[in-house]
Amino acid sequence: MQHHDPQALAVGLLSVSRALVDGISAGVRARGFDDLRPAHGFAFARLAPDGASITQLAEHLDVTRQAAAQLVDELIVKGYVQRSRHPDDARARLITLTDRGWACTRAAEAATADAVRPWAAILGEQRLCALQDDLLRIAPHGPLRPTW
Amino acid sequence: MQHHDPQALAVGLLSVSRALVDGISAGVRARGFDDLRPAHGFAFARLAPDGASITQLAEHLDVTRQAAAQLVDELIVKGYVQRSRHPDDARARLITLTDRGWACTRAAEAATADAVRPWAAILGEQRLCALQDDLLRIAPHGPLRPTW
DNA sequence: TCTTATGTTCAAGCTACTTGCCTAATCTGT
DNA sequence: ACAGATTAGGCAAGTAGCTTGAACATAAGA
Repeated sequence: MQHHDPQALAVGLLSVSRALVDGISAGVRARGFDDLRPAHGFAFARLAPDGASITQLAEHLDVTRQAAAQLVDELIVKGYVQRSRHPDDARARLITLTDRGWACTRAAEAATADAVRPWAAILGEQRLCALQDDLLRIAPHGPLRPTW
Repeated sequence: MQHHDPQALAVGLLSVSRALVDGISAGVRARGFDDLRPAHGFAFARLAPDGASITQLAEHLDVTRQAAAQLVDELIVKGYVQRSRHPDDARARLITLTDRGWACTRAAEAATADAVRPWAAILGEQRLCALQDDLLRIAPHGPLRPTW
């Protein structure tokens, strides 16, 4: 193989990406969190470390603040996140994960590991490392957003 | 770089995938096709060779036949596809690309090449080939569907 | 032929977004 | 200190892109 083919590369990338999302989603549901969609996972990724405001979350997800607020309302009802006063700004609310939210995050990590495992069997550890390294090198630095 | 990290791999894969979709979408719009969404591209991919029926398209996109029919209606109004009688089955309609649909397909291919080009500059031709090869090896064989 | 399966369409409803406007709190310049 | 601009969030209404449910036409099989 001497030259790459942009079309084939794109198909491979999008196929694998879709398979990963499907696999994680299925794994999360299989672990008992069956009331969540992939988009919620991207919210969790932003909320996980220290929480975030509605505006920060909206920027991360690339949606309007109203859409982010609506998503947070839904996650509150389902018990995954909580809304509290922001320590530094009385206008803002700090959205953080509940215990259930953290449990779901751990489930998502386990599901991700499960989804990736077969790739290690196909490619071997060395090439999978190279794949990871190359992907991270060409990845943009910005936030991790839903694919569309 | 001894062990891979499933979390980092997933982030890299999804980030690059999203960047690719955004890049192709922007490139297609920049070439004058500004009334299309990424989902339409997945439809074009199925219709391009020899056309398809509504049912086949629906299976490819993983949506209901009604949704596929609605998408086709929209593409007909915009002039990208045409609906004709199916040669083998009087119940079915054969959906095929118009000249404009083919022009858009070529624009998408050019946009894909543009989006991939910087990666070759970062990784080099050899590692990009390896990346493509590895992705195609772990990709599922099924149809190329929108990521969610 | 009669029954069932398949391809498509019509109609209605739902969900996750959007735009537009509003209030409350914070920041900035004088 | 204070008036104006900016920023965080919420409320209401509208919309795009799907869904389910039902109907009808053609095809395939007993």
